[in-house]
Amino acid sequence: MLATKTIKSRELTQELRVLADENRLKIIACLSSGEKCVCQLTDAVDIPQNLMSHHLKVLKKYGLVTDEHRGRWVYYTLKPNIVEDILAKIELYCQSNTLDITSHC
Amino acid sequence: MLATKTIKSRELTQELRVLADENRLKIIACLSSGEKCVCQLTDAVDIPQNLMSHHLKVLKKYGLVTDEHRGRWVYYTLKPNIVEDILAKIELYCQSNTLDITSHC
DNA sequence: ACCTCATATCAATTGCTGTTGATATATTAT
DNA sequence: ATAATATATCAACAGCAATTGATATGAGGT
Repeated sequence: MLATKTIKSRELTQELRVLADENRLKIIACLSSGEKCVCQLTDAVDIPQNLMSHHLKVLKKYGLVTDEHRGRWVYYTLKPNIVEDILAKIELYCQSNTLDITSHC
Repeated sequence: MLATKTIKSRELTQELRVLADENRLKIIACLSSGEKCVCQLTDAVDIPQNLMSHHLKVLKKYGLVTDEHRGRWVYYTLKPNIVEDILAKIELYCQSNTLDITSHC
């Protein structure tokens, strides 16, 4: 179905776009060793606090991380296998040729 | 080394950004079954010819595809394993936590 | 209550990049 | 030579998303 394909590629692209940011990649790499609070992340990635907040919001919105409030702090955790899952979907999509080709030169 | 890390993450992000476009993903998927000429790709992905030309230029610039002129036509070929290689690098980067964390809350 | 610290939100700006329309180049056919 | 086809280039434009600066929220400590 054409619509299904369209939606799928759009979703995939969206997830890729979340990964395709230097600061977010750094955040993810930082979270790979376990949960961190925002100030730890901000220190490690070296960006302003409000910018960090923004990127964490994006990562949360698209389901890459979860957050947990503990006292004054908010701890972020990378969802298990989430990056691997996204990358696997991309690889699958790139391998499966479902587009019709009717033209001919 | 801090500089090395910075450069690496920037390169990685750049490669991801190339993938993180719906039309380019479609092109790659289409090329996965073998070389195609521009008009075949344009027909399959359903975008204007000049836009296709632009995306192919991006894919070529970052080494994802090669082109070969044959008569009137230009055939594009997906570099073997290039997508897999990029995705593998991303996964590696995300797993390796090389960022220093000196702060503490 | 007040102050401080950790985090989030908001508004404004900037910069990039995908898209579009028009035109150029190159190759083949008549 | 001219026309037609395939592809590329160029100059805007448009829209989104990252960044920045200022402010708000909320929890603990004094």
